[in-house]
Amino acid sequence: MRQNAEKSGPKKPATMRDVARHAGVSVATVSRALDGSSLVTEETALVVRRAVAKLNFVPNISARTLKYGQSHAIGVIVPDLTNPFFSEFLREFEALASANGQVVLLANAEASVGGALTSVRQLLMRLVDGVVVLPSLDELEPYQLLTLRKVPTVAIDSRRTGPCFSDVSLMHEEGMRQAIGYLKDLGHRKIAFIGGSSGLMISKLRLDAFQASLKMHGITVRHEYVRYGNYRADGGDRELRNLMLLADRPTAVIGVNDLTALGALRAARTLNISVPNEISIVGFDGIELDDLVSPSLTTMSVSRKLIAQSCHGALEEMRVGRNGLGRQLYIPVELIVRQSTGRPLRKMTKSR
Amino acid sequence: MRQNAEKSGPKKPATMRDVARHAGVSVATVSRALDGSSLVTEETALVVRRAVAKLNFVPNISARTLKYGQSHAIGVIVPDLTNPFFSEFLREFEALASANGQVVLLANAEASVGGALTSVRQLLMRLVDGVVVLPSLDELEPYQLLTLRKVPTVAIDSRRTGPCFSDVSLMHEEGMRQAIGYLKDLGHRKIAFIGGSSGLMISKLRLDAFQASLKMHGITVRHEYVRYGNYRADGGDRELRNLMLLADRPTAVIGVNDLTALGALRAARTLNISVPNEISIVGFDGIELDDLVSPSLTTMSVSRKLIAQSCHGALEEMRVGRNGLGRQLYIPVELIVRQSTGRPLRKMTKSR
DNA sequence: CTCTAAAATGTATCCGGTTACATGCAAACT
DNA sequence: AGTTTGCATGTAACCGGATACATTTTAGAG
Repeated sequence: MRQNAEKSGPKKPATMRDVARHAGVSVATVSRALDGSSLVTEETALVVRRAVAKLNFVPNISARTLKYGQSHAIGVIVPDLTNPFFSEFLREFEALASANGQVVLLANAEASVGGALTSVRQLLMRLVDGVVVLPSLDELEPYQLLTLRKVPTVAIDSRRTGPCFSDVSLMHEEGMRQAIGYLKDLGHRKIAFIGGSSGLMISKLRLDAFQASLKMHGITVRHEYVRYGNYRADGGDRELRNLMLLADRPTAVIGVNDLTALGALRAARTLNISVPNEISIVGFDGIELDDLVSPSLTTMSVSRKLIAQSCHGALEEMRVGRNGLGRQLYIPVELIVRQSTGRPLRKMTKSR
Repeated sequence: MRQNAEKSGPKKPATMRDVARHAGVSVATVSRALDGSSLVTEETALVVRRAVAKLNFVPNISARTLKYGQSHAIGVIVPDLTNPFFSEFLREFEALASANGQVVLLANAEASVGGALTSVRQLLMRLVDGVVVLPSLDELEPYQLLTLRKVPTVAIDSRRTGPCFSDVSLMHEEGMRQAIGYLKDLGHRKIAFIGGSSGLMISKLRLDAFQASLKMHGITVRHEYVRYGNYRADGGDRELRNLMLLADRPTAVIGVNDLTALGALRAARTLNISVPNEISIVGFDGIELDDLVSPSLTTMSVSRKLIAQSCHGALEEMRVGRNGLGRQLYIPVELIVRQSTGRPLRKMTKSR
């Protein structure tokens, strides 16, 4: 009793029946005592709780999941954890989930072949209560599988809703209008855009918003000012260099996300092109890094916390009231002006 | 048959028995057919696979977990996802896990009271195959619980091993020796250190290494040159300002991690203190950002991939061969010299 | 054509927590 | 005393996949 409360090695975790035996009651009583809620003598409950403590009993969630068909786990499909936008989102979302007694199952979408589909299948096997799809996938199959199973799903920027499928979209159009209006007011007319890989939804949405906003402000859209990066800094770096090779250089450039813009910023620095005098740079996301670089990055910021809350809320709503259709939510975008933008230098340029 | 292969809404996912019925065989046959391995006619297997496809059957992992007591899930306890060091690690680790058919269960350690303990309990309930503890927790209780359950665990920089408990440590001492040797060669004698919150293991280890290395190089340790931040940029920013208030300023400062150093870099920029002329700054981690700022950050870099591989390897080793003791692994640290370090300005200073 | 061995398939049970239903037992009322 | 009410507890079945063991089918040998 002194040195080894349990005999030898507790290889197998204690089960409820072990607790029941130890407490001299039945499993049902143990279960009820642990629920706290129901009808068990305080006395009995105490005995049970003591047995639980002594045996270090931890309930086996699989058994519960098996019975109820839900695991209190939420799958999150992330394209690239390295992107601060996603990791910042994940932190917020995880906090919400764990406050709700749910755990987060991480699934990567970058795995080679059929990555997303495999991830989705993994999540389905584990009977997740819901799924968050962070990049909007272009493939439809993973979505269909989720819908078929009626697993509450929320996607970011998919601009699509359906049964058990909600969407949380950023107001790109609004943000882009602000940003371009701001640049125009500063005197910019030659504004370029560095997107992500051309196919992806998010890049397309932001590019569309970019072009629409230019038109709205009466600025001509020039195809040579539209480039495609990769959502990472090196893509932004590369494409800014390409833009600088043009005879008629843009005076401002907008990145599809902050990493792209930060890459562009670095390229400008390396090329000894002054920011914002020779070129203004604007990002999109509002990651914490923006304020760590010099000049700090002007960006269209969107609250990660709000996105996370919206996603979690939408999932819960679909989960509890299994009433078919999902929701379409919009998240505001706010232009944050920092040091990477300013008036363009008035120097001789071909008037086009 | 045309418009609705399954009648009405497939509320409940198809089970193996559904597949068996549909294929006109028994559950055992279905199970074997899906294993592929065993003794089933190719013909039968085909019928089964067709039924699986038609019913969109996905096995229920909980049932398997219940039977075997292992879930093919690995818990990762992270202190702050926002720190690129952790998110970069997580990306690498997730890739390894998913290549091994495991999923990653995210657990945060920042949750208010008893955060880590609650997280650990959650993971135990889910019968994780292993746990990675990223920050070395100072509390012992969570560890004890894991050890009691014989869940393979690997911690970073805990410098402690035991039954079912491995450690992966960075070679701080080695890195610090390199860094300080390098700074000394440049002519620095007044070197400061900005740690994290004073109590935490990782800060303590690096501070100890810092002080030991200074001594080794015959440089006196000055207590006013040791400050405590918070592992984030704002802490580094704040503490660099404090250091600059000293009458006898240091000429170089080493951050406990890169975020701290980047914060210090920003503070120097804001204060119009030239880096590296007036102050050299060195970080620790080697995050991708280091190259995005200007001047780019000199740092003691450690391969996230190698850490992830070591962690995963150690877990697997403990899992398959349940042979008691864990391992102690060391990860090399490499000094990467960039623009934030250089010779100190030779100007009049109080000779102390 | 029969018998036997091997191959293919079926049946039933286990894993552990929950809960409908059954049982027990005491106080309260007729 | 007998009976009802109601609370406390026990018993057993269920969830779904795996598998030891039982049973059937098939093939090959005599």
